[in-house]
Amino acid sequence: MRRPTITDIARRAGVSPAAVSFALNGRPGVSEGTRRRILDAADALGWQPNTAARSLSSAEAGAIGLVVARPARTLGVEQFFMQFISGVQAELSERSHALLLHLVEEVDAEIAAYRRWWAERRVDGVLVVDLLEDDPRPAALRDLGMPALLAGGPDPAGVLPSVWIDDARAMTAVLDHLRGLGHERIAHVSGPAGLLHTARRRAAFGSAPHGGPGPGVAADFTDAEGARATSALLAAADRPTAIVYDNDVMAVAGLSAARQAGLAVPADLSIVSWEDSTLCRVTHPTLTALSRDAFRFGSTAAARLLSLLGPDPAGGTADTEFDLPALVPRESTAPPPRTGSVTPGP
Amino acid sequence: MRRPTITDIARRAGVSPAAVSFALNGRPGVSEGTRRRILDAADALGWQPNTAARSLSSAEAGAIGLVVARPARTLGVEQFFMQFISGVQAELSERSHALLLHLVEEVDAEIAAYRRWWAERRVDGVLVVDLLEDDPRPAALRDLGMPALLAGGPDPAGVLPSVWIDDARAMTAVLDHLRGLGHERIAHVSGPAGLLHTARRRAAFGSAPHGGPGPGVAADFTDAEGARATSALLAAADRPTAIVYDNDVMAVAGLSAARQAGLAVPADLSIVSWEDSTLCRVTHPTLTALSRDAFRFGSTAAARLLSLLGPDPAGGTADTEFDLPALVPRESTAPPPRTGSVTPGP
DNA sequence: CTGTTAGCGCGTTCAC
DNA sequence: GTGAACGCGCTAACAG
Repeated sequence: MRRPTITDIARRAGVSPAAVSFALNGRPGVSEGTRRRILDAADALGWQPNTAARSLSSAEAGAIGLVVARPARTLGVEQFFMQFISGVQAELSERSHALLLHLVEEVDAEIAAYRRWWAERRVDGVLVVDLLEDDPRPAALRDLGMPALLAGGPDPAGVLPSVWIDDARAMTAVLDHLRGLGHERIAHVSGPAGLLHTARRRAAFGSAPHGGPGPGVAADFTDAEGARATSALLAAADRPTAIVYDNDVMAVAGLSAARQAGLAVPADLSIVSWEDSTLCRVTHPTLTALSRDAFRFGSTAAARLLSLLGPDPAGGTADTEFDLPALVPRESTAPPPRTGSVTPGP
Repeated sequence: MRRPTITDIARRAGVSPAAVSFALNGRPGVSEGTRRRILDAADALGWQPNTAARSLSSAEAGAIGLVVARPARTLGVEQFFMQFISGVQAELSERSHALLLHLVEEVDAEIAAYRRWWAERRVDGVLVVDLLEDDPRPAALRDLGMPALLAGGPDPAGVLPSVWIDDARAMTAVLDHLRGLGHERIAHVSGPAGLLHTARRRAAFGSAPHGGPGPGVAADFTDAEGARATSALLAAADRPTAIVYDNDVMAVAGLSAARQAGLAVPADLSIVSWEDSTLCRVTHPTLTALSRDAFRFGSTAAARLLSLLGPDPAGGTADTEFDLPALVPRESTAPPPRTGSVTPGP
């Protein structure tokens, strides 16, 4: 039993294949009665369009791609990611598009994947995440002529349109929260310097009103580095009373490091995680975190990309701002210790 | 500048399109010299096959699909998953196949996705994960005639071939470890009863030599349930001295619950997590866990599926056993308390 | 053997 | 509302 084709439907409905195509695509050229007969026939046969054939003539793949280049496998980010992908899916399914996912180790491999996908017409466009400073991807995609949308931050080069989150304003919100509690010596343990959003957060942290609130150190999102950075910060003479971590894994590691340094959280040290996840809720104390709606972020990005693919690129290369992350106060933030300088534990 | 086609190459090399096709596919019918000219021309033009056209005539999509139906978003599983997908990718890239990923909420939606993908010829086959008891997917896939491989456990219905992990033997290894330390009252906090591998673990736990070692309770992989189950177990008169959790999130929650019950881990209670992740390494104490090589599991499954798609389904419907999970001893397991019955804390 | 012609696969679209 | 060509690569049949 062969899969039914348009010709089969045509035969069954007693019309030409062309009429069937018109009817199925809901366009004028067939009478209402005929349209009904055709649709009924298609239904009876259980017809579904063959994507390959459709792609061939429409020159559209009906799919979009997502490549993730992540050497460091960080926990919370993965949770963020799965939800992000879920959101992307939700939007794509709605519009009958598929998602091609590719995981690679480096940006070069990512560009190679784009090149292949585009050459083979596997996808109509791609979502780009984790932009780096001096990232080669925007230019590469422009050169390929491949539609792309940046999910995460405006493209400094102004090449790719984006759906972005205002990291600077979020940082301000975090600092306001901590200052509101009375903190003055606040530190920031950021992600790798190469990442653009890290750079943005660092900049916002450093240029906060009244001058930078305290030291900022770069780490690599892993628990080991988070612990190391924390120990270093706490060993300083003028140690911070609050630390902001760029992800949940480092925040949890920082919590452990503080405990080992004999400090209580939040009594002696407040902790904020820039990523909310299960991790932040299973620790003791639970961690105050910045929470983003990853699902909606994904669906928004996908919707924006699809609109770019249409005939009338609504909005053109305009950037779309996404919600500011919400600060979710939990047990890890409290006023700083009364005494100006608490002596560290043994 | 149109994308180059076979005809373009033919023109450039001064031969017919057919000759080009033969040359590009490395099959006999063209002389060595001509083949070189053709390949050079193709190279010069930067030709790449158009997947749509190729799919249309070969009736192959050059892609495989993976649908994940996961209402509960559990943390560690996601880490496992990303690595699993990475492994799948690695294998697929090797063989020029793409991966279509789809995230849904329920098994019904998953079957719908299979139906659509297959009808549209979007994929050549699928990887199926998280088999349930009385799972409708194997039969549905068989009815569709869609090649599929089960990643996770042998199909009880014997319909789908699989790459499986011996949960029963792993459970025995865990119990041996705990008994070796001197534990006699061991409990098991499992995942949802509907999951097949949960059922297998429960069965293995219950039928351990010398009778079941202790109580088994079902939870749903969330921290809330893990804590609840733990509190219930620890409140019993004859409380266990060791608990095995079916995932890392519940194990961590159990750790907290034990602490709140006034019990020290591992002095009063030993904990084992059936899933290794960052989570198991950032807690205090760190958690003894069962670790699986998710990446290799993914690549093995993908390789097996691809071999099923070939003309000579090597191995046919045979099941392939994957490595036994390795028990990684950490700080959360130790001999049980000396006194026959330690009084619970306040 | 080397290479060509013709037609297929399936849905879309243009001219009549 | 129809017939026919098209998109692009594959391949059976055929000619040199």
